[in-house]
Amino acid sequence: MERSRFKVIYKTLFSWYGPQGWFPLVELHERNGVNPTKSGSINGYHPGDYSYPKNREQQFEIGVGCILTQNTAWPNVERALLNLKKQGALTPNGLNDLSLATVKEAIRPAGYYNQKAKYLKAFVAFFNAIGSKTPERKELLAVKGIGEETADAILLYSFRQPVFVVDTYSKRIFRALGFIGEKDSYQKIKGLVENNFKGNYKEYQELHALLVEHAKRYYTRTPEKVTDPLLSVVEG
DNA sequence: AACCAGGACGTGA
DNA sequence: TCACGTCATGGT
Repeated sequence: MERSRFKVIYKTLFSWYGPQGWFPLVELHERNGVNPTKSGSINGYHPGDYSYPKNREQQFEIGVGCILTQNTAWPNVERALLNLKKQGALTPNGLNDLSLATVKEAIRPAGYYNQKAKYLKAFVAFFNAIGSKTPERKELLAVKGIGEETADAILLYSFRQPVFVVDTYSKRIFRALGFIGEKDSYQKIKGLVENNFKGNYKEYQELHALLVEHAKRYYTRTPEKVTDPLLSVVEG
């Protein structure tokens, strides 16, 4: 049955890897230092603690991180975030006050800096405009630079909404498990999971982060050299 | 030294 | 609607 399959995946991955503590925050990185288990990566995670974001600034920072990490490795995003914070621009007002050229320079390590700088400017305007309320998905999608995945990631990690984030990693895993087709749409995959998983925001946060962690172990570089242990657990 | 990473947009069929 | 080219740095 569909429903139990996603629950099984969730419980299995959780038993293997434990809570992932997404979404990382630079404040925690500076407090915890470098995590030796994740190469070159900060330790901005907070496993088992679902009380983040604790304030509006952290809420904003997560949104910025979601945009900067588009098709980009997290260590590169970290540098950009730290540069922004150094400029006092990891807050709505701070980033708003920074010139476009300065934003570009600060986020350069994250790649695509010309477009992402504009995306961030558009996001600040949007973030200030919505005040303290949770945005609709449609509204997020109307912001330049925010596509389907980024919209869901922001809803999930910044606004604690129980939505599933479809990314390249979850697609690879679900493809291997035979759950989805080669060119299934984003909405189709999102619907498939949400209609069957039915978890709270904490579970959706973990599910997404766990799938990323799992995919990094079995679906990158030379995946054919490693057999995904999930295959024998779920049995297509 | 290619290849790729927690995608989105603009364009032309 | 959809396939395709473009955007860019840094790790492996």
